[in-house]
Amino acid sequence: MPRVRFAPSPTGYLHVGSARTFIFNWLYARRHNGTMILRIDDTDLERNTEQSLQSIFEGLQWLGLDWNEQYRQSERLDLHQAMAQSILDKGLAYRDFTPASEESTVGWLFNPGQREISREESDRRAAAGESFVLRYRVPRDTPETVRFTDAVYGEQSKSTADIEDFALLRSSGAPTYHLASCADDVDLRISHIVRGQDHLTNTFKHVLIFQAAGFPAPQFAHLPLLVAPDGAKLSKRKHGPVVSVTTYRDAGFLPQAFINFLCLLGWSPKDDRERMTREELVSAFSFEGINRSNAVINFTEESPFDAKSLWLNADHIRTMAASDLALALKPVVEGAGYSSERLGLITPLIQERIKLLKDVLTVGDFFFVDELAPYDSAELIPKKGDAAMALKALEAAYTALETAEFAHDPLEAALRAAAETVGIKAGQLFEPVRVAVCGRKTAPPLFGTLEALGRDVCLSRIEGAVAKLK
RNA sequence: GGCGCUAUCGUCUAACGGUUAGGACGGAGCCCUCUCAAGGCUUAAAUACGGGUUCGAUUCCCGUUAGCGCUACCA
Repeated sequence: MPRVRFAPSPTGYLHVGSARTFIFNWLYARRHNGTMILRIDDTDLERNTEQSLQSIFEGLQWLGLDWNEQYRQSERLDLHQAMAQSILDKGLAYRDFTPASEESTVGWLFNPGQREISREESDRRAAAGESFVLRYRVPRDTPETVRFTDAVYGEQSKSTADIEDFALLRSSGAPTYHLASCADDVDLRISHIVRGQDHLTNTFKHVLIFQAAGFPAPQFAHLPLLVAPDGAKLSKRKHGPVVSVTTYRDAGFLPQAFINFLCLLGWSPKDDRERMTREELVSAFSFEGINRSNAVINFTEESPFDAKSLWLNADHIRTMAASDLALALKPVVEGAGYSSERLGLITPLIQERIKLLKDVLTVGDFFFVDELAPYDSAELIPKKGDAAMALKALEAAYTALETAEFAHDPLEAALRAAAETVGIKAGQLFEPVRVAVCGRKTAPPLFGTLEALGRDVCLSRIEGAVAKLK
């Protein structure tokens, strides 16, 4: 049974790239009946914030992603210390007493003179309270090749001649990311490390740590990065709120559509499927489907969301049950201060016309407002018609609607009949009526709209239109 | 700079030596139609470059170029 982990450091909001990493881990765990672990990598005390942690939980909760076990690295410092100690005892690490201000600028691999300090002297100086950084003693005399196999990137190797004596413990005694991460991966019996490709080269250091500690390394699967259209990795400072998961939630993405979109970035089911349910994703997921080049998430200043994410969201919206959609729309409508009472009638009318949940407020505003936004009376004039025709159409429609049964088919019959009696084309009658009740030319299908609006609203809006024309 | 990784339409991707290089989004056009959508059909659009290997390279190897990542007592 695989055991995988998502290990965010709480130093910002939940990033879309992090969300994707979580999802891939989660899919793998689900696919193989494994265990999903959330581990908060908070060893950098200075940069962690509680707010960030909340934002991570908030994002994951919105996405409906769960986990089986949860840990916090800052509560496991003893474990990290123990691993550091064991590596030191094996002679595979050494204390570096170089003050931070005097770090060597010439040799980047290690600070001169420190590797040679005897264990006795090192112990004595440490006991005397001299501060030090514990560094991994990377083999120097005869370079070795560090190897591992990545499930995505294949065989990887790097010479120890190109790996610096990296830190395991800071002068504060706190473990570095590399040490804490490996110690916890061992202790939590992580079987597969699935993380961003930015860790690919770090992995050589991790392999060294696992070796030194005497444990087999987990399997690795690195994920291609998500980058901005300019090729740079997504950053809030540079690219704005599009990098935060909550932005997508607030804009009206459906969690399952957003997950679907993220999965298609850097992974493919290898067939032509695009729209997939969570279950389909779980059963199709494999490391073989992950590709190796960075994926651009496309957005611009004007349209902040990738066109494909919008299309996928719209597709999920129009294929879900109208009742479920109404439920999803309810908080959006109520949040804008409107009544959600007639949503049952309205939802089917806008279902295939909105891309984002919040579009209900623009596409369907006229369903909710008491007073229509002002519009130009010229809008009321039908194609190949004039004001007189518009007036005639509206008056005929008014009369018809006074008595018609307010349901789709009867409404259509009544209006078509009305058009015929006054001798204008049905389409030419529908146009002014649509503008009169919706306040604009493009709107959902007319008869359903009239039905959802109800007789009183329709009649008074037509009355208002007639007044505008006179 | 050193090391590592990557390179197919604008974007996301398929093609694990032999295809007219496929699909999707977006674009263009047509159809359907009470407007808008949705849907259907059609269309433009790609193997970074140069060498090999091979009967045959998008696919394997080398180089160039470009991009990204790592190079912290951040993760």
